[in-house]
Amino acid sequence: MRKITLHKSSNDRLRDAFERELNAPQRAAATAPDGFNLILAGPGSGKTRVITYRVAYLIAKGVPPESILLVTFTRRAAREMVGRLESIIGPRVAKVWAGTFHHIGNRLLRRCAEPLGFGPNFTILDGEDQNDLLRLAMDDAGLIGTGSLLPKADVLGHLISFAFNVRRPLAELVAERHPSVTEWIPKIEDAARYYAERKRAANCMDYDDLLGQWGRLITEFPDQRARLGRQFTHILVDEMQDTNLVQVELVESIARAGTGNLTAVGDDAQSIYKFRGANYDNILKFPERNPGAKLFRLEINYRSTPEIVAFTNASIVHNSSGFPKTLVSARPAGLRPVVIPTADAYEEAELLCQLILDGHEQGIGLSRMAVLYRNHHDSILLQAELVSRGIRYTVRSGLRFFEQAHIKDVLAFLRVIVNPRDEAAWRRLLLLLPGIGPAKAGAIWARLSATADPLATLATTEVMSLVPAKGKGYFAGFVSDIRKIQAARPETEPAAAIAAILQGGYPATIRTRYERPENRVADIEQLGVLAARYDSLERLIADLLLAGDVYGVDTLGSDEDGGDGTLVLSTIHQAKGLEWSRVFVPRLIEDGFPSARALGEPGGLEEERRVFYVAVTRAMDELTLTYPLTVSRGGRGPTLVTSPSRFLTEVDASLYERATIETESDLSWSSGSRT
DNA sequence: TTAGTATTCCTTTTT
DNA sequence: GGAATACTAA
Repeated sequence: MRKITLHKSSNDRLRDAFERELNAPQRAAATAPDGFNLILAGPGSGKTRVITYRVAYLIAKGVPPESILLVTFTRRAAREMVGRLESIIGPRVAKVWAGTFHHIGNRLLRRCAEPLGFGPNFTILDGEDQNDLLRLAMDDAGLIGTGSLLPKADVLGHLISFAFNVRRPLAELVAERHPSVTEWIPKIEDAARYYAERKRAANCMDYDDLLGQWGRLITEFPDQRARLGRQFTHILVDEMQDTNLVQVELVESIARAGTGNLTAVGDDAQSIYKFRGANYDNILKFPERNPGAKLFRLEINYRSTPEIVAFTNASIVHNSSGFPKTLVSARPAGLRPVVIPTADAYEEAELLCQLILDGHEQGIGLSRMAVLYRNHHDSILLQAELVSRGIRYTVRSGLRFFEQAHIKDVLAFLRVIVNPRDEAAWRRLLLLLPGIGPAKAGAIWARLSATADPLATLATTEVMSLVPAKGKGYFAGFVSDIRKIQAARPETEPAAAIAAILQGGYPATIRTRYERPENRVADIEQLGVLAARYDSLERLIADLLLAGDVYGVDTLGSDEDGGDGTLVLSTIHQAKGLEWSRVFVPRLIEDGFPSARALGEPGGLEEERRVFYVAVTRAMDELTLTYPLTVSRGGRGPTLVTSPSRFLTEVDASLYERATIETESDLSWSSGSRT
C-alpha cells in the first residue's frame, strides 16, 4: 500500500481536533476500522460531526478524497455536510463525491449514459413534467376519456414511483390501493411502459431513473460495477433510516464489488420517509445483512436540556419497533416544555407571534427560533399574522424555486437547447404561444420529433403552416428568440442565454399570463445572477433540479441586513438535522397530527410519532407545543371542538408545564413557574 | 381547437 | 380556500 505523508502541522491539528471535538464513543465511531459499520446516533448526539470527522480521518490516513462517496438523503443534509466538511478539510472537499443519491446518480450517469440508451445530455424531469408525459402515455394506452374513476396522472405517477422504490409490481399496488379499477390494470401497465418509452425518446430521466439507471449500470454491466467498486473505496451513508431498497442496494453492491468499506449512520427513531418508500429494515437489519458489521451507539445529547430530552424519551417510548435507547442530556437543567391550548387557530397564530416577540426582547435572535409544522398548509394563518406584525420570516416548505411557473418556462428554453429531444420542454414552450393549444402543440412536436435536428426544423415553413393565422406573428417571434438564445453560446455561458430570454418576447408573455409580473421578471434576473457562476448549462439545470432550494430561501436575494436574521417556518421534514434555541410546534390536535389518514395505514401511527419526535428534538433550550381548542373546516364551515393530540396526552404530565391564555382581548399568558 | 367560465376535487411529508 | 378539471361559447 502507498503511504502518504501529510503536512505535520495539519496532521497535528487534526489530532488535536479529534481530542477536543469528539467524546470517546464519537471518536471510536469516527476512527472505526475498515469494513461495514453502523453508527446509531440519537438526536443531538453529534452525528454530522462524527461523519465529517470520519471523512477527515480517512483522508488523513491516505484515502484519496475522490475515492470517498458520501451520500445523504436530502439536499439540505447534503449542503450541511459539505459545509461542515469544508471547515475541517478545506478545499479538498470539492474532490469528495458528496451529495444526495439523486445528485450522485446524475453525475455518474452523465459519463456512461450511452450503453443505457440515453445521451449524455439527458435532461431531468420534475414531478410536473412527469405528469405531463404520463398523461400523454395514458392517452397512448387508451386510458383518457373512458370511465371517470381511473386514477389521474399524478396519482398514477406516484404509484409508479412508489412501486419502483419499494420494488413491488405496479399491478399489485394498483390492486391494493385502487381496487375499483382492477380490470384496467393491463392498460395501466401499458401506460407505464409508454411513459418509459416517451422518456427514452425524449432523452429525459425522472428522479427515479437517476437511481434506476444507476442500478442497471451495476447489475447489467459487470465492468461498470467493478469500476465503481474500485473508484469508491470508502462509502458513507447518512440518514440510513430513510433509504429505500433501491438506494441501499446501490451502495451495498458497490461496497461489495470493491473494498467492502461502508459506514452507515442513522437513527431509526427518526425514520419519516415511509411515504417515499423508506425501508425501516435497512437500518434495523443492517447487522444481519452485513455479517461482521460493527455497531456504534451515540446516546449523549449535547443539543437539548435534560427536561426536553426527558420529554422526547417519554414520547418515543410509545413506539414498539426500533432499537431501544434512552438519550441522556449533557446539558445543565433548563425549563420544561410548555403546552398551551388556544381558543382557535387564529389565537394560536397570535400567541406564537407574541411568544416570538417576547423571545426577541429577551435577546434571542429571530434566526434562533423556528416554528415547525406537520403540513405546509398549517403555516398560512401564521404567515398572515407575522406579516401584519412585521416579523421577518423565511419559509422552508412549499414550492421550490424552480417549480414556479415562470422559472420552469425559462428552464424549458434552456432545456430544448441542451436536449432538443426534450418533449416536455417543447410542449411547455409551445403552449405559451397564443393560438396554440394542446392539439397544435402535439402536431408541431410530431413534426419536430420526426427530424434529426428539431431546433433547425422549427424555422421551416412546414412548421409555420401548422400554426393558425392569428398565432403566426407570435410564433415567428418565438423562433427568432430561440435563434438569439442559441447565438448566445448558452452551453458554456448560461447567464448569456438567460439575458437573451429576457430580451426576447418572453417577458411580454409573463405580463399577459401571470400575476405580479415584475416580481417574476426579477426572479429570472436573479436566476441570471446564479447562472453566472456556472460555465455549463447542463450543470446549471441539473443543479437547480437536484440541489436547488425552496423558494425564498437563498436563491432569492434576501436583504441581509437585520443582524439577527429571520424566523424560520418549516415543515418538520425539512427541519431534520437542524436545531434552534426555541422551537414551537403548533396544531397538535387529533386528526391533525397524527393525521386521520396516517392512522388508517399500517405503521402509520408510529411513523407520525417519529415525525413528532423529530420536531421536538430540534429544540435546544425551550420547546413550546400549542393546539387550538376549536377548528373550522374550510373557510366558513362549522366550528368543531378538537381534542389534544395523543402525542401530548400520552406523555406523563409531570414532564411538561401547562399554560393557559388569560384573556382573549389582551393576550397575556400566565403560568405557574414563569415570570 | 382554443379560450374563458363553472365546478369539483382535495388538502402530508421530498428527490 | 385553491388549483386542476369539465363544460360551453366563439
